[in-house]
Amino acid sequence: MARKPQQERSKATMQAIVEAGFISLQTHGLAQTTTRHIADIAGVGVGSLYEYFPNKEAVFKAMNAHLTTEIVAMVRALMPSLVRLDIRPMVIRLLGHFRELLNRNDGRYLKYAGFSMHAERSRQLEAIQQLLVELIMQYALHNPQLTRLRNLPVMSYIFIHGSVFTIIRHLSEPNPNISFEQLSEGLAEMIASYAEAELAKLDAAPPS
Amino acid sequence: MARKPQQERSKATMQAIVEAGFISLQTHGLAQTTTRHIADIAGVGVGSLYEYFPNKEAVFKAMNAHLTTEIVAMVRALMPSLVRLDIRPMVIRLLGHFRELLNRNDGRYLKYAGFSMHAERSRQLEAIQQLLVELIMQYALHNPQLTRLRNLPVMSYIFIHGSVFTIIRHLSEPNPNISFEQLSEGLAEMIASYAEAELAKLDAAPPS
DNA sequence: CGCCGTTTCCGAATTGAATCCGAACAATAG
DNA sequence: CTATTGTTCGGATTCAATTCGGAAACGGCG
Repeated sequence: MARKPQQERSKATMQAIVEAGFISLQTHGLAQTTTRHIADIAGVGVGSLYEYFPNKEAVFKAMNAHLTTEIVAMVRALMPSLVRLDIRPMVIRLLGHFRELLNRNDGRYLKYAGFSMHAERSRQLEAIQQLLVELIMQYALHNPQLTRLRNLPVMSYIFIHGSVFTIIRHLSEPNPNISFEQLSEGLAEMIASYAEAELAKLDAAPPS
Repeated sequence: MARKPQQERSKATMQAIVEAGFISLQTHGLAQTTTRHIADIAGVGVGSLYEYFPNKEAVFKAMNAHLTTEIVAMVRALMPSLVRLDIRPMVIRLLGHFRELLNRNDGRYLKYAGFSMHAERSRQLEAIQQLLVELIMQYALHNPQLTRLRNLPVMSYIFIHGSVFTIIRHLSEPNPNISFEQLSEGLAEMIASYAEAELAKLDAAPPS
């Protein structure tokens, strides 16, 4: 029943269970990922799993939290350098790191992300969304002309969701007929050309 | 075991089960959508369900096929009128119909789409993707200047996936902080402004 | 209509995974 | 060392998915 670990070993057990979740999902697939399997891989008894997680879903949530944490850390670390780049290289760099992270450990994270996006579980996704909104704000601060864009919230929403889902879907495809490089360049182009076009429009007919 | 219906009444049973699947999902949620529930709602015994579907997943697949069929029919019916519009109104009209379809029956379809996007189940999604590629091709035929765009496949991929996922996610949000109209106009703007910018670029420096 | 082979329907029985629980095993305090 | 609290374990329980054996409805036919 969702106990809080008080000794060191129990923290290790918890961590082992979460990692076992990723491993089981990766090697056996969702259907075969039973509590018994997870516990076996983690090297603990089934009962132990229930000491720290109220149910199987909670294990998935913990996996989600783990992944979210890694993504947030990655973006935060990248942010200072991103804000100094032009839009296209900025987007391409960010997406490249995103891909690298998802592909770690033989795509362990990707496998999870691929079928996780959907579920209710994803209050977590909002954390990432907020972080990316923050990135856009920071970026705008370093590139003040962007602050003239009026519908930044809407377009941010579109760029963020459009990019994230498209990337995850693309990485999950067994044999996509376009390359990751083409895709990320396309996304960068889409975003940059929108911003440029909009700014040009403002210059032509200054806002009232 | 996945019998083929030969009499009329069995066809009705099958249809009732698929519809019950949507209803159960809508009113009781995924977790409560058991075979017994589905059968109860459909007004048949559990055993009957297994006469036509090898397992529960197959019911979901049938739901998916049903929804896909409706979407395809909708787009095909719309296509002749869409190709005559400018990009922005074309996108907005298409998305508007898409929304209307997903919201039918108190969002029965949307609920399903929301958590279905992901799964393996979605060989179906490819049918929609292909249809939209076809729409873009038809559109380009009616607007020949678009055929000059070189990376249409990549950008189509981005526009299609970006739009579909973003729309479904937005419609699924309980209280989004941007309106559907803003969103669809934003998507239209993104697509149109990309096309315009790219064409302008080609005019400035004609392709080698 | 009454009979027969076929199709459809059913729900009790089976199976297996998720979850619960209490005993056994470690750590830590005094 | 003993008491107390934290941790692990795996068998027992519960519940949903699936199977199965036969009942009921159908549709033609004499």
